[in-house]
Amino acid sequence: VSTALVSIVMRNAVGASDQTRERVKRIADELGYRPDAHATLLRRRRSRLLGVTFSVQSAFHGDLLPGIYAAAEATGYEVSLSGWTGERSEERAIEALLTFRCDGLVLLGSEVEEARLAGLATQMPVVVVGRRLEGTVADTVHTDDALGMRLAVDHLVGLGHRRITHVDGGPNVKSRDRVAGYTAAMAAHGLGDHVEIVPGGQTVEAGFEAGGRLLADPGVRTAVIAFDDDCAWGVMSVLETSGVTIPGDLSLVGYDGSRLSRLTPLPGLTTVRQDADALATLAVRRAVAWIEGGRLPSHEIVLPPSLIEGRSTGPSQPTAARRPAERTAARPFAARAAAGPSAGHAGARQPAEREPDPHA
Amino acid sequence: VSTALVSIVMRNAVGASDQTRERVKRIADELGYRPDAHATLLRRRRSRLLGVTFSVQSAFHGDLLPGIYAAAEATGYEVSLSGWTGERSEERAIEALLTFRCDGLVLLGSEVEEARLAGLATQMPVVVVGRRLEGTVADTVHTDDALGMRLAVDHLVGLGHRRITHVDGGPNVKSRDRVAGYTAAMAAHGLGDHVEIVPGGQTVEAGFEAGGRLLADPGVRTAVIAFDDDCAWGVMSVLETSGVTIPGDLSLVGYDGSRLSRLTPLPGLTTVRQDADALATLAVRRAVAWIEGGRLPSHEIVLPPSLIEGRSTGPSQPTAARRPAERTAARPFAARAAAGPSAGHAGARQPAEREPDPHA
DNA sequence: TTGAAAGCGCTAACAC
DNA sequence: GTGTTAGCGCTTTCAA
Repeated sequence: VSTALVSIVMRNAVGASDQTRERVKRIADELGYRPDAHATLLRRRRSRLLGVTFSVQSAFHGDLLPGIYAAAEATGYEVSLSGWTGERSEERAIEALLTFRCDGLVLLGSEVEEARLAGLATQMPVVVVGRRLEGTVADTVHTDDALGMRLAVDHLVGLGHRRITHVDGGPNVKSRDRVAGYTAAMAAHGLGDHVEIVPGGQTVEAGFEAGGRLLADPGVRTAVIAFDDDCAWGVMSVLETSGVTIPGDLSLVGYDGSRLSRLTPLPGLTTVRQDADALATLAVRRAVAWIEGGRLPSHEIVLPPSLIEGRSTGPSQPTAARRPAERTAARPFAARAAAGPSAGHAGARQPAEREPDPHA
Repeated sequence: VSTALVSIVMRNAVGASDQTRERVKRIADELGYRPDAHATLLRRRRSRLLGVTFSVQSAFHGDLLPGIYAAAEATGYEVSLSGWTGERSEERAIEALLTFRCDGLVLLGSEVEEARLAGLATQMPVVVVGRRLEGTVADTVHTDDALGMRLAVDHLVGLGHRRITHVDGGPNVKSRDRVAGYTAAMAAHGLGDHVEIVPGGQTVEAGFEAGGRLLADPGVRTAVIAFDDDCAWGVMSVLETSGVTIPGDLSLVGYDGSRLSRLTPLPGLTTVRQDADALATLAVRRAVAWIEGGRLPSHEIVLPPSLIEGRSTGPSQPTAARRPAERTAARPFAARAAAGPSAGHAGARQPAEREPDPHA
C-alpha cells in the first residue's frame, strides 16, 4: 500500500476503493497515525488556513471567536489563532501568522495603521473586524458607530437628559468615529452646546481615570456615554465608590454588549450591542470569498447595532435626587431594576432586545 | 549565495561572516522574505512549538494567556493556540494541535478524562493548568483548592456566619475538590451540621439556576460560597433582582479572582484569587523542562490562593436586616463599600491583597 | 566561511 | 484503483 493511496484515503479524496479505504483507516487508527499538518500545508498550494488575531483580554473578542470557529469550519478552513496582550503587540501576533503562510487574515479589533494593512493586503486577503477604514486597502466588517451613538443619545434624550457627556476611547479611529457620532447625534437634538468630551480609553483602568476626571469637574451633566463596556465599568465603579449613584445621580451607557454585560443583570449596564456572531461569520465569509474568488467590489460591511436597556440609565430628575428619602438611588442597585421601568421612560427609544428570563 | 547560508543567517546560527550576514538580512528585507514556518517545522527535529488549549469565553483563561506567551517567549518557544467553545469541543481543540506536531501541550482548565490525558502523555509532554489529577499521567499546575475553600469559610466564620452554603461547579474533578475543601473547612469550625451543597456550574447561566434554587428554599443560610466568579455573578444577579441584598441579607464569595473581578470595584466580589501569572509561567516552564530534559520526578505543583475581600461579604447580622431604615443594604451597592469595613470585621481573616487606588 | 546535496512528510501528476 | 515520482522550503550533514 503506497503513501499516495494513504494520502487519498486520509483526505477523503476520490480514487480509492471502499475496501482499501476502510483497511487504511483501520490501520492508521491502530498505529495512531495522523497526517502532519506542516507537511500538508507545505505541499498544498492553498493552506486553507485562516489567521486570526485577537486581544486575549477582550471579553468582546471572546464573544467573536465562537462565530469565527464555526464559520471557518463551515467553509472548510482551519483557524490559526494569535493573541495580543499588553506585552505581545498586535504586530507581533500578525508576524507569527505570516510565517504560517495563512491564506488570509482576520484581524479582530485591529489597531494597526492603514498603511500597514495595505502592505499586508498586497500579500493576502485581509479583513478587519470592528473598525471602519478610511481607505479601501482592506475589507472591513463593523458596526455602524454613528447609529450606535445615535441610539445612545436618543435613549438618554428620551429620558429627559440634555447634559450628556462622552468619555472617549483614546487616540484611534474607532474612538474618533464614536466621538463624531456622538457629536452629530447631540447636534441633531439641538444639544450641540452641551457636547462635552472627556479623555478615556478602552480598558477598565482607563475608565478609572476618566471617572476621576468626571469627579474633578462634576459640572452639570446628568448622563455619560462611555466608549465601551470596559471603560463604562471603570467609570461606574469610581463614581459609585465616591457616592455618585447610578442612575440616580447620573445615567451611564456602555458599548459592545459583551457577553458579560448581557448576561449579568447586576452591573446591568445599558449598552449599545454589536452582533458578535454576525460580525464574525461575515468576516470569515468575506475572507474566504476573497481567497477563493478574488476581492469583491464592496469593501465594507456595516451592521446596525441595537440598544440594550439595562439599569444604569434612568430619567433625568435633578429635583428628586435632592430628596434622599425618596430618591431612586436610595434603593440597592439591583432592587431598583426589579421595580421595572420608571415614569418618564417614554422617549425616542429603539425596540431593544430583552435579557432572557433566567428562570424560563 | 546559497540557501544554506541564508538559513544560517536567518536563524542567527554560527557559521557566517558579519559581512554576508548583514548583506543577506538587507536583501531579505528588500524582498520581504520570511522563512516558512511549516517548512522549518517539518525539517526540524524539535518544533519548538507549544500547543495551548483554552476556553475562549473564560475570563480567567484570558488572564492566563499573557503569562503563557511571556513564558514561552522567554524559553524560546512559539505558542500554537487552540480555543474551545460551546460548539467546538476541547477534544477537537486538542486534535488540531496534534496535527501541528507540537513538542508539548499545555491545557488550560482541561476537563478531559485522565485516560485521555494518559494517552496524550505517551506521545508528548502534557501539562494541565488549574486542575488536580487523580493519577500521575500528566503534570499539573493548580491552586490549592482545599486551602482556597478554607480561606473562604474562615473569612465568613470570622464575620460571624455559621450557615454557609456552597454552590458547586457541577460533576467534575475540580468541583469535587472544592466541595471536599468546603466540607472539611466547615467541619474544622464545628459546622459540619450546617453543610449544604446546592448544584451549580461554571457559567453565569448556571449561577442563574442555582440562584433560583436558593430562592426556592431560602432556609436559614446567611452566606454562600460559589464555585467560581462566573457562577457567583449569576447567583448574585438573581438574588439581588429578587430583593435579597448582598451582603445585607446574604454574603457571597466567588473563586478565581479573574481580572474583571479584581479590577471592577462595582461587582466587588469577595473572591479566592488564583495567581494567574504564576500558574501560567510554571506550566510553560514545566512543559519545556519535560520536553528538553525528560519528565521531572514531581508531577504536581500546587500554589496557594489568597482571599480578596470585596463588598459582597459582611458581618452576619440577621437582626439589623429586619430594620429597613438602617439596614446596610438600604444604601447603594458601592456606597456601602466606601463607608469602609463595618464592625464585626475581625475574624480569622487572611492578609488579603488590596485593590490599587484608581487615583494613585 | 561557503556551497552542494539529501531528505523532513506530504500532495499532485502521471503511468500502470 | 493503485504505485511511482517529483518537489513544496527549509535544515543539516559534509566537502570544498
